[in-house]
Amino acid sequence: MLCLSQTTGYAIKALGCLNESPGQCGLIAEIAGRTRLPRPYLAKIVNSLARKGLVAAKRGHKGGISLARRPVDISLLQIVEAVEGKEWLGPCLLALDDCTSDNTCPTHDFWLDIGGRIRRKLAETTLAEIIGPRWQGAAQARRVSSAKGSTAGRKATHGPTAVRPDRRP
Amino acid sequence: MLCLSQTTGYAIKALGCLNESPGQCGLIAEIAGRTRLPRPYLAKIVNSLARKGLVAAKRGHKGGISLARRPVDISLLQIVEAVEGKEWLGPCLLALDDCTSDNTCPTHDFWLDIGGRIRRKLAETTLAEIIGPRWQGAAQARRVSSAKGSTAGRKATHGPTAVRPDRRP
DNA sequence: AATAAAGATGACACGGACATCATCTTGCTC
DNA sequence: GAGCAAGATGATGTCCGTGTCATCTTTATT
Repeated sequence: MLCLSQTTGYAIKALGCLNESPGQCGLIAEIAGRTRLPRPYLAKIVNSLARKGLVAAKRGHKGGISLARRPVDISLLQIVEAVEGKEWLGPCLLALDDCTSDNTCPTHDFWLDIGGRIRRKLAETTLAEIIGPRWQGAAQARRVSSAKGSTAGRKATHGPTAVRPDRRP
Repeated sequence: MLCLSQTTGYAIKALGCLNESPGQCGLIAEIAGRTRLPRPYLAKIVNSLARKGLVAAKRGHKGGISLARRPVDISLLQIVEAVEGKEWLGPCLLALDDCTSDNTCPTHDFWLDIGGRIRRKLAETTLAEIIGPRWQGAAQARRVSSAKGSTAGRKATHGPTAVRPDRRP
């Protein structure tokens, strides 16, 4: 499957959810509940993001996590590299192991170009754009026109794990 | 890692190797030896390719496999879809599970465009181009000019598995 | 200082892609 | 048609990305 790892999607969702209360601290448990992500795994992802300086984590009583910068100042590229590492772009589209710099396959230059496009797109797209028309953007959309698409109410009606906000005994 | 599966690379190498004796039957064991691919896994891949009509397999004594069509008539897209299935292109670059057709992420249109480019490139690149300047292409290059780049002799001098033609006790 | 609430962290479990093996089936050669 | 050389196939093993757990560390509150 040609796409970024699922972890990237998790990180973006978590950061988007985190932005809903700007400046304020969110709790990992709470975010996990709202985004329906596995809590312990989310903690790991948040850890990666914190080490890269994308989120600020405050330990101890009354602690929590918050965005370290404004969403406009966080690019998708930074998120991707935080969770997938610097080498997230494969060296050869066709996964040919002997497609090296001095012996390239016919799609090499093409893939280089594509990789550049993707990297550029990720670099210039910010977290603000992601969360704008999607999760919290409903409020903004409502402000513009009272009822336009009317596809607001239904979400998360497709997965096997229904509405359980918490799954501990 | 954003790239196609390793199996795709295996398939391409095997088909390229197979083309070296056009019209003639190659043995899976022999091809596995030459390409340094695991023999049983290669057999599986060849099976997928045979079911999609890309290679012709002849069983029994004096059997073997051969290309079902000329390399010019085999596109990379056909190879990819044979081994990875029709759904090799992820629906969302960022792996956002709720990035559906009516609720798209900011990179959706971009990814659609990129996907189209990749699909088109794979469709218009044929096996002939892959094997041309690479594996068997050395002969062609020599025919044009006796000694041009002079980088002919060195190959496979970069990996950890050196020259072992076979790895059985 | 004791406590409780929060994230950090390393070990472990699971699942699917990748790889291997043993065995079955097929079809040539004689 | 007997024997054998070859691919086909299903069961099994391995590894890494993903997900879970228990425990440790930190810090505000009292």
